[in-house]
Amino acid sequence: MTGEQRSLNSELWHACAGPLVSVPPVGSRVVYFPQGHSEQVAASTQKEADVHIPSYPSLPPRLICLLDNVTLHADVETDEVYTRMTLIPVSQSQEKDMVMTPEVPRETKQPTDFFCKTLTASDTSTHGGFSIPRRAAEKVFPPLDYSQQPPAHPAQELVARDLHDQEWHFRHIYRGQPRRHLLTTGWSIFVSSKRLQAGDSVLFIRDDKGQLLLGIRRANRQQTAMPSSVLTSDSMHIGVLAAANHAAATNSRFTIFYNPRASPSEFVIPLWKYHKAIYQTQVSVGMRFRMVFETEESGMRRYMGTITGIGDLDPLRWPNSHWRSLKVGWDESTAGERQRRVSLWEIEPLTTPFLICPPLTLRAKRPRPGLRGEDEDLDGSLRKSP
Amino acid sequence: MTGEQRSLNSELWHACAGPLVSVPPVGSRVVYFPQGHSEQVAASTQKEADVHIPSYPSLPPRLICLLDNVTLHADVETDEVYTRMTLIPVSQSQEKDMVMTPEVPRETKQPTDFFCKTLTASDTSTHGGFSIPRRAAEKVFPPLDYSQQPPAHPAQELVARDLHDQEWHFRHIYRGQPRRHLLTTGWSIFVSSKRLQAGDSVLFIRDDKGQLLLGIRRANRQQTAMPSSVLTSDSMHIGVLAAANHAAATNSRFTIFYNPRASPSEFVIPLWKYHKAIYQTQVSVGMRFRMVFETEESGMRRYMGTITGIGDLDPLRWPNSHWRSLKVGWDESTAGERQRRVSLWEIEPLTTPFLICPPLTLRAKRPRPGLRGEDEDLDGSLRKSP
DNA sequence: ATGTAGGCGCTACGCCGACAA
DNA sequence: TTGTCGGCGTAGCGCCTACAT
Repeated sequence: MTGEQRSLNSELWHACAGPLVSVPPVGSRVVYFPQGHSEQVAASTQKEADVHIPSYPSLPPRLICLLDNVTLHADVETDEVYTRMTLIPVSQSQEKDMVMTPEVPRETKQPTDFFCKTLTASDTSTHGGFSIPRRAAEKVFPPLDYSQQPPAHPAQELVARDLHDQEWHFRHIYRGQPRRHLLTTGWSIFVSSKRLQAGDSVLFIRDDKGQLLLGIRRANRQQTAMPSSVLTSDSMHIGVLAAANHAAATNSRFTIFYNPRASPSEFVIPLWKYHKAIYQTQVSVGMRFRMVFETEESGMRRYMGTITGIGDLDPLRWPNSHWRSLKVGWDESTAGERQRRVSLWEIEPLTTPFLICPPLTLRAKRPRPGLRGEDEDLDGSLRKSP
Repeated sequence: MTGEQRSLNSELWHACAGPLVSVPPVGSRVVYFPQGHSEQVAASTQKEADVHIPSYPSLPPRLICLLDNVTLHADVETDEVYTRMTLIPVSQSQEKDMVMTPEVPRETKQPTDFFCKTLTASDTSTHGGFSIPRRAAEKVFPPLDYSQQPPAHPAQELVARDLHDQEWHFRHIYRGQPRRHLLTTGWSIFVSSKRLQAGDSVLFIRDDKGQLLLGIRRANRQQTAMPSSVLTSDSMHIGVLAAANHAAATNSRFTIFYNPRASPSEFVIPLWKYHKAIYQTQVSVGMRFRMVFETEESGMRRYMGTITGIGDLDPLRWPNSHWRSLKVGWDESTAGERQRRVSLWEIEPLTTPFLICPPLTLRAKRPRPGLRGEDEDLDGSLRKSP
């Protein structure tokens, strides 16, 4: 597995990364959490940082940095997306000035003309092709000529480029009873080349110039297992911390990889977002909040929860860190998958609950949606029933 | 790519690792070279250690250690062999005692009933099976019943286990005109599962209990590219050095991976071997020596060379290191592949040339074998003409 | 609207000697 | 002795519709 040199197509990269992943702009101020970086290593190696690794007392739990460079990448073997960021630590004196100059948040938007489908057993079997959801095909593929007389079928050849600029050719046909959109010839080569399995997702984009792009998103269960044959997980944890420590001590730049789909949480946070969360939010035990998660079809959904505790995640190694300092409980019973600890900047506190939740007198009609944590669709890409 | 937990079959592991790879025994004293470890990282990431990485002035260029534990492993994805070694640095006071107590060298032997064949284009194509060299089949496979009357062919089913204890089934048949040994059914599944290409090697062993084992050895050109998506190469170099530095400073154990086929040289050397080379060998510019290399068919061959210089490889970072301190030239013009720098313990100095080289009067019969650097077969596994 | 299965043509996989190096 | 090829039989890939959900 190897990465690439240059930065890849941003639109496609963000589509593969998912709607929640935002990359801070070059030149902006960010907060780097070595603790979170270590968690990414732990997730990749499936081994927590050992107690044996040395401590770096001079390394603070967060470094305010200038984001000197960002490039977007994808693993050549797996197409896993990641970024390479070069950070320059900012000295304390400079740091104070910056509190006064918050930067303007910049939203990273998902492409509009795109769709994402989780592959079924039929899609990935050798028996046939790929069934395209109707609305998806109409939204991103060039229109077919439906005026053909039966038994002739409208069909065309599609060419799409992946993150590595590799071309993939597909035969797109509209047939079957009832009629449907299918990719036939070329599809199985794509599936076997990318080693896709049922549960993985494929996404198509039509960009500004009308060109088709396609990407993949592997199911979460396929853990991105690391080659343990080069470095022990301990050495990796040490490498991450020692590199940050050295950069902080010498005010020199250092480089990290951020792997949005492997890492439990972002550990390079825009400074404005951090400051806003720290200084403008009063949190307390018992407080209720919402937090955004990604849905299966690349959508966004908010879940409701309650703060059950506030305190350091690792008081010995990382005292006074804001990293995952909130213990939380989730309203829904299906919340077994969600983290039990989150950071301040990840949540939306319900400071104005009465503007969001209907008055209690409406209970009969809609049983307390806000408090019960009823889900709320945020974008609704490819909603089933409009 | 992930490794395994327990230590694998030693005989098969060593066959895959090659005849030159020896693993020091648990409990013995070894010398660890952080410089060499860094070279392994550089070979894996294809990036040298950057000038930006911090220096560790307190980390000596070599650490004398107790080899606390060794386990043998193979990458689950690629079957690449590697070892995991746990080392305990020995303090200086203890170190001096050990100079007086050299340990007995222990030879690691290659299995006797084994063969190794480099795959041809025909072996790996989808067109057919695997052609087994005659002597190889007779040496390691159960004998066939050759008494069958034509056109019937003697055949049997072979079952062999790989390093991961996975079973592979093959149909072994003796047919064709002229007659030959072939693996047919089951072979192509093996080739595609292991993603073997022409130039890669396959080896079979019959162990003590008569069970068949098989392993693979990929061609050198297929560089074991690392996933750069987790750690930058700089962080890896730092991690390796910082881990060793911390262990040396605290006299605590540390763990490394040694990857014999990816690493340019062994960087954990038996102490006796190191001492023997340092104290019992007088080297000087112009001195001639021999050095063992691996042949294509898992054999060993000596090449002749001359020492052209002596000095530190990296005088700034690693002064007074013995790592690759000898600059050498090779006799044969085909020596472009061989290292231009070697370490003392890798060579055999020609201190008694007249016991090895025939007298000059024999030139007419054998034209100066020693001085011309004529090759000398050391084991002769599967020699063409006996 | 779309997942799965039966039907079936046809490609290419894989088993066989015939050569030749 | 063994690498490659032309020859074939056949498994399974992959395109189609039918049917169910």
